[in-house]
Amino acid sequence: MDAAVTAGPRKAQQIYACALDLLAAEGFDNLTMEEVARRSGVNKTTLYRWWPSKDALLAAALTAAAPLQITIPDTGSLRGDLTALAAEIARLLTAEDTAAIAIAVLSASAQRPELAAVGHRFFGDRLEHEQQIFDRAVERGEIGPDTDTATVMDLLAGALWSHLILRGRPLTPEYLRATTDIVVRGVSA
Amino acid sequence: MDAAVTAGPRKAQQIYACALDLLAAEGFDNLTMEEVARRSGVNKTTLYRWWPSKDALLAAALTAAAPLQITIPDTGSLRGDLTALAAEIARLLTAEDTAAIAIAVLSASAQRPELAAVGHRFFGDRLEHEQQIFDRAVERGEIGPDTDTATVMDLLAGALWSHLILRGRPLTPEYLRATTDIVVRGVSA
Amino acid sequence: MDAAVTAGPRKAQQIYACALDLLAAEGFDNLTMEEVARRSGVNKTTLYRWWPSKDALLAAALTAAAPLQITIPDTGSLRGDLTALAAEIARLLTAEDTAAIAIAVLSASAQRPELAAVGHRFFGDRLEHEQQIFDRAVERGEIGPDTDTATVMDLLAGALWSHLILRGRPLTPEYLRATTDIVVRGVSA
Amino acid sequence: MDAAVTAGPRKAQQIYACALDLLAAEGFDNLTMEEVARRSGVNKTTLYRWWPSKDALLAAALTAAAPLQITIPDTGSLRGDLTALAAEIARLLTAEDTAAIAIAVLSASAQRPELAAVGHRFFGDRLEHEQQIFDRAVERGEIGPDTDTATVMDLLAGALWSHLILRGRPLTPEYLRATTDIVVRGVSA
DNA sequence: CGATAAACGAGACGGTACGTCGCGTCTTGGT
DNA sequence: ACCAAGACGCGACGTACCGTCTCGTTTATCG
Repeated sequence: MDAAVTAGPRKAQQIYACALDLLAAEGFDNLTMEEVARRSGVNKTTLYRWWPSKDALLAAALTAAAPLQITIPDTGSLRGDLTALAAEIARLLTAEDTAAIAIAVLSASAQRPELAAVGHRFFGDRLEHEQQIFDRAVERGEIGPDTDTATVMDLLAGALWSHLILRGRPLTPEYLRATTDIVVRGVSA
Repeated sequence: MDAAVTAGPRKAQQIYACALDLLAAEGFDNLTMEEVARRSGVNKTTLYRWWPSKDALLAAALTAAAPLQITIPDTGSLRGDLTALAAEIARLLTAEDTAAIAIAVLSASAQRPELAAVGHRFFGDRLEHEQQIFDRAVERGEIGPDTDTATVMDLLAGALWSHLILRGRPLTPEYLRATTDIVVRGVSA
Repeated sequence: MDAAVTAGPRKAQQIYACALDLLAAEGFDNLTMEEVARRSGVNKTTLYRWWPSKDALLAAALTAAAPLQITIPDTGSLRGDLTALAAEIARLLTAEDTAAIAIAVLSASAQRPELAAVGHRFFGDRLEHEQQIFDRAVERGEIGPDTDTATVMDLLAGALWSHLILRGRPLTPEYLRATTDIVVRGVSA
Repeated sequence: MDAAVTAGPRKAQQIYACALDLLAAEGFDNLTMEEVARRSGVNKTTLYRWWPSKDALLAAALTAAAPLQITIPDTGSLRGDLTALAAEIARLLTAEDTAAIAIAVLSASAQRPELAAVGHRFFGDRLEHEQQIFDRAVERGEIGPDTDTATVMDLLAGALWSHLILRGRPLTPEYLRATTDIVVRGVSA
């Protein structure tokens, strides 16, 4: 039906790919529109015709390419699910191919509204899926029905972010376990 | 007996003050060396004579002026202490005079090693004081002796950061309470 | 059909004019790219986009605007022609509108290859026309056919340059006459 | 008697030497006061205490060290003397140890009054000695008694300068001979 | 021999211009 | 009539020397 909702230039895919490659390779600040244009074989004018700024282009690229994905586990227990989720988040923040992008976009959130919106959408999308974990835990009677999914995820993801980025310390398996333990105990019925 | 070794230019204090003012007012990216120089009545050359980069200057300014301070509460219970601490962190991240600086320096941590070092030092310094809270809680028998202070603070502070910055949601009293509740329950003996 | 290939910025003419004005007014050393840019209503970036250096810009300006021109006399005798030529050179080196430029470019020749090239071209172009004077003198039998035009012009122009610039003495009519006399006698058959 | 008329700093000799070395090695424009100070083990302040400018320092260095000297020949004939003199001038303008200095100071003459004064003094001093050549030639009856020495030297030296610097052509023995021939014939009785 | 004044070392400083970079806009010529 | 190609204005970058300045520390002369 909708042939292409994708409002954008013909080489949008190349542009997105180049932008994300550069983001991963050079970091947010060293990514330049001129280099994106050069690499994707497009004129800078074209870039600005479709996206008003570097932020907007990156936001579009991140949204379209969705390079950051998390699989929602189903291990049969809340503890198992949250442990798996923590490992997944840790992977996102440290794996070679995703760390640079994840850190770039999330740390830009604080200063760049457009990228923050991407981050918010990312977290919002995830929340829907994460909700399943908690729904199942409620069914199993592991937690009460009024446990707030977002708050729990804030604790879990925030702790990892704080440890890795704000404190600059490594995300060891022990750390993941200790963190998950506290959270699980904290919400258990 | 000489008061200070003060490695730095004669107008270091003005420079630091202007730099932090600009940081708060304009954000990290819109802070320019030329404007710092202009405002502090110093030549750009002098800035570069003493600090090799914007990051280094800001790191020095943040270290010297220490605009971010937290008071460590002592309410008689772990729950009370952590609630107060959460409120204190929330204040730092939202109060008019500190939010911009705190967010700027913390979000820059991910991309700027020199500022990250300032952040790490900030967290390290705090940790020593926060340890008291947990020592007292252990004495009272509220928590086990092997509870890791840093991990708990990661959970608490990380959740606030995630909620406010990564999710873009407000830090309401309810949210602070819910978060603290989970953490306190999670570590309680 | 297009009038000019004009490799150069759109306001090339203004730029050239301003550059030469400044050269005449301020001298070579006090001519700054920023002032050229400012006066010609162009950004400094544009200057550097087209010319890699001050020398290159001035070389282009001098070549394009050709502010230094000499008319080749034809008085019917070698003595008359050389006298007129000497007067013409003296005019170039002393007249208000040309002296500053002539002296600037010629004295820069010794240190600035790019300007030297302009000077060489200037002398080369002139030589072709000056050759006529000597061809006519050979026809009239005033001088031998193997007289070297460049050498004679070196003597004449060099003497004026030496007197005015190296010795710092004025170019009086008597001096011009004395110089021409020696040269004419020196080459006469 | 004159303990030291030398108004100047204690290390004046080193300073002069370094200045001339740098002048020869780097050219006029690339010679910096800071480098002269550094090399001669003197503080920049000392330089400015004694000489108000780069030009003044170089003028003093050139005057004190007198690195450019010409020997006045006595071959028994005007032609021989002028030939020798031309060779001497050519040497000054091309020999490795003197060319850079000679060209630097002479070409600066046009723009730098203080260096021009040095040049004028150099030419004036020489003129006294060159006068001898012409006095002898008058005695021998080779030239008339009213021949102007300065004018003849202007022709000779100016031609070499013009050829080498303004035209950028080499000073070959043939060129020196041709030039001298014309001048000698031009002034012969 | 010790006071005293000149000369000096050290180097921070304000200032001007440099040449460069990337942004985001504007102009233009070819299809 | 459109739109790519790219010239352009703009602002900041980080650097190089300039010439000035203050402040102690030598030196060397003279009382």
